[in-house]
This record gives sequence, C-alpha cells and structure tokens, in this order.
Amino acid sequence: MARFAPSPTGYLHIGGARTALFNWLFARGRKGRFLLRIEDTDRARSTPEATQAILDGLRWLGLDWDGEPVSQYARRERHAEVARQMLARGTAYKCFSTPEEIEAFRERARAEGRSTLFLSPWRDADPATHPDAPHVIRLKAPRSGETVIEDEVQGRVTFRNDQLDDMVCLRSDGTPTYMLAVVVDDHDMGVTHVIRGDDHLTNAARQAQVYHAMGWDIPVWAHIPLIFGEDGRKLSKRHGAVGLHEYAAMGYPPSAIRNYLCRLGWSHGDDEFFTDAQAMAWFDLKDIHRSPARLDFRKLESLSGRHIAAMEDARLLAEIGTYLAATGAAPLSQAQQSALSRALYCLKDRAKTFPDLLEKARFVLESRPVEPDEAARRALDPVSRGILGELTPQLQNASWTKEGLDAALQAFATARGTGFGRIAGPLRAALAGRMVTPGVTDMMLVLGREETIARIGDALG
RNA sequence: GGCCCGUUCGUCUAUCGGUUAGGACACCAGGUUUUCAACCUGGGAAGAGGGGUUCGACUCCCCUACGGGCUGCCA
Repeated sequence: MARFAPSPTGYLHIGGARTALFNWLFARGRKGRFLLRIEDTDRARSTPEATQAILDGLRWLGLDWDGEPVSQYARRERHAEVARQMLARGTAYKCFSTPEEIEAFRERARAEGRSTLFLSPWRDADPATHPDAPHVIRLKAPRSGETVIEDEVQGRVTFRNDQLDDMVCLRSDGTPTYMLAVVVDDHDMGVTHVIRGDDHLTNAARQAQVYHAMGWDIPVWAHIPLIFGEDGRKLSKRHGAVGLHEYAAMGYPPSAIRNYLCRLGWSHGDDEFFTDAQAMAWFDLKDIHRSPARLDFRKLESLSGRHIAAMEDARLLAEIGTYLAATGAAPLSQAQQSALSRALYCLKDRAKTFPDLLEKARFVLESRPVEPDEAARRALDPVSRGILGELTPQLQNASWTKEGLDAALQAFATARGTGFGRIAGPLRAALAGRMVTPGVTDMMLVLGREETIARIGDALG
C-alpha cells in the first residue's frame, strides 16, 4: 500500500509527478493499492484550485489512484484525538510557552552560538501548575540515545536524539501539524510503504518517534532525491518548465514523460525505452539512486519521438486532441481528424513532439489554396514553376501508388537530366507550403491525384 | 552554526574489490538521402581533491571541497 501526499499550494511539480510515479509503479507492480491524500492542513496556503490542478495533472500523466482522495484537514478531529491519547500515555505534554518566548529563546541561542533547538520548560511540569492559557501539545521525545531510520534508498541513517526537539503536534488552535497528521493518516490508511522526497528524511526521524509514542508499526521508508534543473541547481520557477501542465503544453506524450521521469534516479541495467508494464515489473526501491538527477530536455525529446512513433493511431489522435486543448488551440475538425489519421503513417516516426508532428502535417490539415511560407516561396521560383508545369501531365497518367509515383517522378527527373531533389523541393512547396514535410510521394498519396494536381495548379498561379 | 544526505563522460546511468570503466541522449566527422525525422560507420568524452585499508580500489574507511536537506504553532 503506497500513497502520494501532495500539499495543494500550487500546480503539480515535475518532481512531485516523479514521486507519484514511483509510488504508482511500486504499488501497481505488486498488485498493491495506490492512495491519494491531500495535505491541506495549512489553511492559509491550501486552495481547491490547487487540489484540482494536482488531480488533473495525475490524470493527464495516467496515474490512477484507488478510492477517493483523502483530505487531511477533514481528519483533524482524529489527529487531535491521537494527540490526547499521547498525552494520556505520557508521551506528549502541554506546553504553555508563547511564540514570543520561543523566539526570544532562539534569538539568544543564536547570539550565543548555542543550539536553537527549543527546550520547553513545561516538559516535566506538574499538571497542577498548568495555567488556564492557550497551549500546544508537544511530543515528549527521548532526550538521549538515538533514533535510527532504516531507509530503502538511504540505508541506515542515525540521528542523535539530542539533535531532535520536542516538536509541536497540536497547535494552540487545536489543529494538527503536518508531523502528527502524516503519521496518523499513514497509519490509519494502512500505508505500508512511504516513498517521498528526501527533504523528509530528517522528518522521518521525528515521525518515527510519534510511531513509537503510539506503539504503532513503522512503515517502510524510501526517501528519494529531488530533481534538479539543467544547471544542477534545485528546480525553481526560473528554470522554465517546473509544472507538469507545462510539459503537456509542450506536446510531450504522457507515456514519454512517464518513461523519462522513471529513468531519473532509477535504472534497470541499460534499459532506456520501455513500457509501463515493463517499468512495473522492473521497478524496485533498491534500484533508486541516492544522488539527485538533472533534467535533460534533449533526452526527453528523444524518448518522446520514440513514444510517438510507437503509439497506436487512435491513441495518438486522442492525445493530439488533449495537447491542443492544453494549449488553448482550436480542436481539429472531423475532416481534419480523418485526413490526419490517413497521414499518420508517414508522420509519426518523424516527429519528436505533437507540435512538431502538427507542423509537418500542415499539408493535410490546410485546405486550398495553401499559403506558402517564406522558404516555400523561394522554392517556387520561375524555373521551378516551369518544372512543375511540365510534371503535371505526367501525373495525370501516373499510377497513384507509392511505387507508381516514385517511378514516375524518377523517370521525369531522369528525362530532364536533374536530380530528384530539384523536383522534390518545388513539389514540397506547392503541396505543403512548407519545406519541412513528409516525403513527397507520401504526401501525394495522402492527398490524392485530384488535390495534388490542383495544388500544383495553385502554385503555378 | 548544528545534524543528515549526496559527488562516474556535457546529461541520465552500468559497475556491486580485479573491466581496454559499458550503454543511452547530446556533440563531432563521414555515409545514405528528397527537406525533416530515421538509419549506418567512426570519434572525442568520466571515477571532485587528499589520505588510508588491501596483493589490488570508482567500489570500503577518514578528511577537505562543493551541492542539497532539516533545524517553524509550513508541508
């Protein structure tokens, strides 16, 4: 039983997406359950829009979860109940120190170069001396010895208990902190494997103390390194694309993102290009690396091209539709869709992304008269138009098959004593209005004899 | 400051004490060619630095440097 537990304070981050992916692969590969929990205990920063964005992002990535997403905030009564139980068990205590007092303590500690860990004077106070005042509930953490984390990725990590303070479990307003809530929820939800970012590694030690305080079993932990930007710095807004939605808008297929993200910080020998089924079969926590990986768009692009080439036509068409919607572009008409699907065979293995594919598909998406771009205009100089003029009658009689057209074009080139390229260029310009397109005979095949000759006619003006 | 984690080609990585340190992406040169993509051939490219341990270290230990995390009544 694995889970993904994002806090809804923004869009789904590419690093968060990989964490979700690892959990999903791990759970699905072992016939386990994959749960979703929204960590919305910070009311000031959590928004429903962000929750929606995260759900949308996971759906787009193709990561399905079991059951309804759990709201952590909705479980606040349960968290408070556990805090009271800890109080009753003597593993937690009420602390009446005010934020001002604590801040003053830290100020002094910093000035004197001492540890800023706050040691509450209320830890061992007699309840009879408790004032009737606002208070928090703190964990009564062990002061000596050490807390050991057995981590599937990081190995055995040891923390000295005197480096860990008595963290707040229940705030003075009665709401739980993340540290308490995450433990209670993981326990109640039956989460057996916690796979999350290594920014939580130190927290794991504190959380282990809560598990101990309640006498609960500790889950298997796997703290995975963060993803860095191309410059090796930690990912931030200035790196450009950090939100998953931006990758959707750039026209990468979700399968390629899954494949790419999976290979970031995890490997299975020399395998680079693989399916979800293979990833699920191969994925194991022990193969996750301990060092952070950088994003490399070149590699993503290469993988993207291979996934597009390998995709079934129907699926490709559907995903192009999703891509168009993500960018706010107009959807393809019924006619454009069927024309595009006829052309996919000569398009899918030469495109790296959806916009790349769409650009090369212009010849079949545009209707007459096609508007040539600058390069195409240059290719339609008078001499070239003359060639096209001579070619037209040959096309009237050519057999309209791949072989027939190749033969006809070849024969025409030979008869004129020119190279094939001298003919292909102008043809490309006339048929597509672009100079980067699929092969000319493929375009002619897709367009048909009538349309082909009509477009050449348009170009001859 | 304290504690914790990390460091193999430009990038992602293989290696799990004995290898000419392998692969992929990217790059360079050549080939194929009808533009793009693809493809073929070849090439350059790495163990952060310093100490140990060992017959032998990329691999184990220590130190340093650099990067990152935690150190909140944020998550």
